[in-house]
Amino acid sequence: MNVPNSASISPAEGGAKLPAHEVVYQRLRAQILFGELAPGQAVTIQGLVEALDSGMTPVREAIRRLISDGALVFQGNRRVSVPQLRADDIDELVYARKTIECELARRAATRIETAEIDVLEDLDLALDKAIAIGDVAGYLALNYQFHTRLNAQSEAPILVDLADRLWLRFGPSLRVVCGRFGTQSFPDRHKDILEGLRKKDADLVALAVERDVLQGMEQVRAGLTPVF
Amino acid sequence: MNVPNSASISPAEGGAKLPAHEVVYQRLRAQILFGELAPGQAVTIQGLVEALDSGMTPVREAIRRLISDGALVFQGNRRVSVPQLRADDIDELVYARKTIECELARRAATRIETAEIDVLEDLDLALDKAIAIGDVAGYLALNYQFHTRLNAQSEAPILVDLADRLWLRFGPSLRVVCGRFGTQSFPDRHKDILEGLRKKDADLVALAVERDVLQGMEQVRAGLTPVF
DNA sequence: CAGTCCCGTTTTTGATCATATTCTGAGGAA
DNA sequence: TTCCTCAGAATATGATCAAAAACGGGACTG
Repeated sequence: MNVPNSASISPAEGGAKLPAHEVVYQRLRAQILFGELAPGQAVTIQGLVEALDSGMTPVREAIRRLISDGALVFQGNRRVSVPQLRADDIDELVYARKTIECELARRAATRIETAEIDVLEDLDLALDKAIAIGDVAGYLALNYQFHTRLNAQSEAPILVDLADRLWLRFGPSLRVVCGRFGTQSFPDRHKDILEGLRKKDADLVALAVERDVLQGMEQVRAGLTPVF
Repeated sequence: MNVPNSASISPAEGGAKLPAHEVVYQRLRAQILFGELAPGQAVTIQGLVEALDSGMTPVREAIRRLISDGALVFQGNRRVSVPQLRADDIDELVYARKTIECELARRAATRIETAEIDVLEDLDLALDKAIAIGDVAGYLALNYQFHTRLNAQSEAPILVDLADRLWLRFGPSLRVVCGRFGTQSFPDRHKDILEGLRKKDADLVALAVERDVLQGMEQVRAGLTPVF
């Protein structure tokens, strides 16, 4: 989603070159994506200024971007908070993720190099380990990395952007679900994805991704609490 | 796309209540959408500050939002410009628009009220008139309104958001194409859409929308100039 | 001698901050 | 309960600092 420097992946970057508003955006984005901010939680500018030890302008800009991303919601009265998914939203997310991520997977399957598949396999092994030891934060981060990396192989920047945006919508809720049920309840479809990639079978990959998406979304749906 | 008050549609709003950054965002967005800013054109903060007679902060925030929307691109060296579509982008847009807007149309078909169909029909008549007199700006605005209004009936905010974002991507190029070929080269599929809506035939509506999308995108593709 | 390229200065533009202003929502008084 | 006041947060401004691009003079090459 227009993330010029993915500093989160390659920390050995040139230096403190990237502007403050970019840094703030990245950090806030990660916090939302990996559930450090709970759905419904209020987000204040001044709170972030103190928490991130940054100026006001960068924080403002980061918040605007995240609102546009759908990662935060503007509540009308100058208030901003982390969005709470509703049941209807899940239906939309299921449809959108299925159509977009499956297409991405299809494209990736025809383009991906063997070395990159190995990287994905490593990620998946690390992911298994995170599940085994109940490391929720690690699980979320690795799962996201796995899909992001897979999507990146598609060479379809517009669709990748859409997929990223969708992920931001359910990221916070995913954390809640994992915290409640634990990570072990997610069967791992990634193995099927990797197998399909190695066989260069786009249909197989797309099918595996579809199942992965459906499983994830159904978990979120099941974990949705009525507002109470 | 998180547009609380669509001041562009109802100008007789309560007053100057909405914040400056929102106003700037709306105006810039419209300029991009309806081709007042050409693809490739550079956008400077200070230029907008003068042009819109606004402060720097609102302009900054509006630009951030539009970058996140994909309506502007950050060129790495602090420079911002209107994006230029490439041939590969069209393929992605075709796929994404087809899957998303057809689904929206399907949902709209089951929910729309007769009165709203009449409104759409009026819009379409005005659109015909704009085509007849070669009013490109009017054509673009009405065409956008028609689709936006149709999509809104779907009651699927997340998908609507995605569709809006896609529209922002090809808006500028559409203007270029219209300017070059004129508006008369676009056959009008809206009549089929309206017919399907009246019959409450979701499949028919979806099919008509798909054709409309395809036609529009192929026009854009045909009008794409290699960078030269 | 003309054209081209390089490297310094100049100027434009973006990033950030401190501060003034406006607005919202809560709590107390009638 | 309703209205008024007020604290606190968000919005918006302009100044200041830093960086990148544009410009132009000079040297080098054909």
